[in-house]
Amino acid sequence: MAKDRKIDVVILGLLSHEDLTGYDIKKRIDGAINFFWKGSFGSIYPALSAMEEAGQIKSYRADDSGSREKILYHITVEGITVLKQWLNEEQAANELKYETLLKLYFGGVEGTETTIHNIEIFERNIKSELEVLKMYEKNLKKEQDNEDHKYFLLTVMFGIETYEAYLRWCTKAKKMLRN
Amino acid sequence: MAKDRKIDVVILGLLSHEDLTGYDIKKRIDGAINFFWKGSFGSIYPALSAMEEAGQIKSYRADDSGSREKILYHITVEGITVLKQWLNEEQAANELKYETLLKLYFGGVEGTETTIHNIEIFERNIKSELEVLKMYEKNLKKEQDNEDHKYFLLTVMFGIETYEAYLRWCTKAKKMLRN
DNA sequence: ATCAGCATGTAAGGCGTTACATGATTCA
DNA sequence: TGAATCATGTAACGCCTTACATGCTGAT
Repeated sequence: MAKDRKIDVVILGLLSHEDLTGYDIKKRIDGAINFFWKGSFGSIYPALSAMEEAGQIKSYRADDSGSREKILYHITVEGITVLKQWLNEEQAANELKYETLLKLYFGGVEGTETTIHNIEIFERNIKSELEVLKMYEKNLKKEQDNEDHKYFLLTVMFGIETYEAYLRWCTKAKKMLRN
Repeated sequence: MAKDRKIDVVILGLLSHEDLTGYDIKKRIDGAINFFWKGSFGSIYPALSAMEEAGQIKSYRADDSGSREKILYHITVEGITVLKQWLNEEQAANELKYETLLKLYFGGVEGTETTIHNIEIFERNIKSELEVLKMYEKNLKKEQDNEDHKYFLLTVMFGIETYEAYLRWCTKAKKMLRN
């Protein structure tokens, strides 16, 4: 795997469950993965080429001849090895990059009003994202028999726990700023 | 400000409190800001040059002639305007990029053992970072009379609330995986 | 007929990291 | 004397986003 191109393992992970097109992969990433990882077409398609070159995945045309051109990818044994290697690496880059916190940190420049306003924008966004996560949670809990769904559910639960903490903090912070 | 170079506002924010060298700025970023924003010398020094060119900051030599070369930066009126503009922008890019969650999402490939191990690595790291934040909190609470410290304290409180939520989730997740 | 969504890609350019390069000072 | 820290920068390189380019299909 290219040293720092983490999109590779996202792709390998998704392909370990089922064969997908680049377009499908993008849709998957925009779904339940979206809150902790992103990916654009401009990163996915070049990665697919490079990974096929490296023998980790294998492309084939969809054989339902009626439809338009569609390139499906299948993970190879080599690809599974790379995926497993990554899963067993000790270090994991966890990165929080919150512009809202940056604005808060420098809130003294503009004062209470602006800062509270910024917190409220954040609060609104988190509330709406939380609803999406709760919907995912509901759907996943229905199918707990599926082994993989257990893992998906855990990430969703992480998001819910975190976002609820954010909202508690919003309330506290606004109170503190208003004295 | 360069369209997406957010390091600019970090620098402007820091310089709005006091004049600093590039080296000082790096140290500040590595401190309490570190958990929600990062910055390297390779991004700071070029940004300082560009921002001086743009008239947002002004450099001068430290006049204690005995010491080595040291370039201090001072924020200009123009710089303060840019900073305030940014503080009043409605959108803020908040991004979570957690490789641990990615590993969790694809945990089914390796199974329970590996997944729990990865959660435990995460848990350890969060615990030690939480301690650092609690130390910051303690120090900041001592000086609540300082207006700016109130804002710093709020970001630290955000971190503590969040990290404690992470730890609760870790316990829950491990329990769920062990059935 | 038209628009949203399906589907694949390329190109330009920005941002940022890591590593390198250099040298002074301070403290043990 | 040697190591850590102070201090400033450059160079190479990689990753990723945004925008562009193209065209089909299905639904209203």
